[in-house]
Amino acid sequence: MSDSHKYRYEHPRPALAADCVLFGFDGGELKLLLLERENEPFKNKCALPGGFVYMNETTEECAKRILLEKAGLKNVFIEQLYTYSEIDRDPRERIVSVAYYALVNRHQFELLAGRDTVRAEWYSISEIPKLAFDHNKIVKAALQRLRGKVRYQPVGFELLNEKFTLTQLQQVYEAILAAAIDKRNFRKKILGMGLLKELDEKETNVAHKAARYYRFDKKAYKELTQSGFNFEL
Amino acid sequence: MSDSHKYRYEHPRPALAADCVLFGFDGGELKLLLLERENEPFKNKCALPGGFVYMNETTEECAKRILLEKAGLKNVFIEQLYTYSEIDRDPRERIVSVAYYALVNRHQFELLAGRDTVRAEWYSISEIPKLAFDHNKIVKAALQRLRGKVRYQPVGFELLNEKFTLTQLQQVYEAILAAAIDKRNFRKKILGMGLLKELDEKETNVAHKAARYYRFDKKAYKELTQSGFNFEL
DNA sequence: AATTAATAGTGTAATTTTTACACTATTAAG
DNA sequence: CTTAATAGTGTAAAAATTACACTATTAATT
Repeated sequence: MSDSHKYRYEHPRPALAADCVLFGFDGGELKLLLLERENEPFKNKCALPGGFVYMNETTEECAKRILLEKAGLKNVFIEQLYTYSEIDRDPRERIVSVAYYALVNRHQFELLAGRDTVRAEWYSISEIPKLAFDHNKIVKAALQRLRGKVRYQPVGFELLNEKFTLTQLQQVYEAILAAAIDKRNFRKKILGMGLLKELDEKETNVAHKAARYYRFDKKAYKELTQSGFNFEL
Repeated sequence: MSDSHKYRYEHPRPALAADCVLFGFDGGELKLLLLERENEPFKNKCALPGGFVYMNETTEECAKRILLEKAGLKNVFIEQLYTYSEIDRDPRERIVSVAYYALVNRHQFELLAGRDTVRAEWYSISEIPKLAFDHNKIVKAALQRLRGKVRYQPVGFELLNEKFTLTQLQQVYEAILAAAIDKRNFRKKILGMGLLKELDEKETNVAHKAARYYRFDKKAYKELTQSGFNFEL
């Protein structure tokens, strides 16, 4: 292209990218979306979805664009994780990456799981392969962050459908924390927060007592947050 | 310079900078170091110490270098806060900034307070002026982070001398949390963590019962951290 | 129609943690 | 020796957390 080498700066600049640690929940397990790399370096290795930051977007907008372009996802819960700037983290050139973690709900999860592109795959977090670049480190940090987050902010809902049962919610918490939780104590606590709205709807077509559906009460959450309430689990 | 416009890239890149929110503790108050800007934009406004990231340093190394160059500080506790990438956060050009927060001990604080350069000044966090760029937002986030951090990691020590009294430590916690703490409960809790080493030394030249000095026991901290212990206050 | 298999849903007592609270001890100065 | 100032200490009440087991309901099976 004749226009190449168009962008000139007085001082050298690292390239700026965003990477996304995308979590889903399926089969009682926390899952992670990984892409298989088509090119060198790390060809055929798995990596986090990522890409360069454009001049007309913030890093968060970039992360969201990547989720849309690489996974077809919109409206995902996303939060900044950490910025990685080790000089040799990419063998090609200096790339500083702002990492985000994101949570997809069941609907989004199934969309993705149902695609036939082989390049994107959900991995159980207990079976994450060796990844390209410093991505294992990023995933580890994202998991740690999620584990911390879940203790003081109601974030488990993001991994479920809008309607969910308390057992499903408990399973999400158990998957994130990698620990068993007592059913009665969990319900007491989570209902006591006043963030769940009981629906007049129950499971159907289950070969056991049908569980009631709940949904997250955003309005109550906003009000309680503003009044300084704390959501420790 | 004849070598200008030397650095060319296929795609435009934001400039990358680091900014530091530097906290100190004095007079029972949490303080913040601000520099008065000498140039436009925001000439004569206060701003956080910051600067561009070199190609041979990580963003954290950059933040440390800035603390050395602009405040003469070495060996400060520093931690990444958040990366700010709003497109217009700097009126000159697109600059993405990785913000860090840092804690200086009493020795470092006094060094800085004793300098005669007018450009750097400690401000009480209750009296922070309107700052350049998006720096008020960054400071607010740093305070929030520090308040969260202090609840589950022993970080108050970083703002004191190596030797400190329990009352001093309590004052640090009170300043950070902006809340009064009960003396007996604080002592019970903090001593119960097993992270303080009681010294055979007491205050001198005080017109009241001399308080015992303690120091932070790094070794015990490491061991307890590795064994998965939790340091909630 | 009765039985089975599976999960939903519920309360209480014991334990632990957190909170509230007040006086004596020691130091230097006056 | 008196004063002013802060260090240092324990206990009881309240709140939060934990441990724990049975009945209810649904669809499938017989």
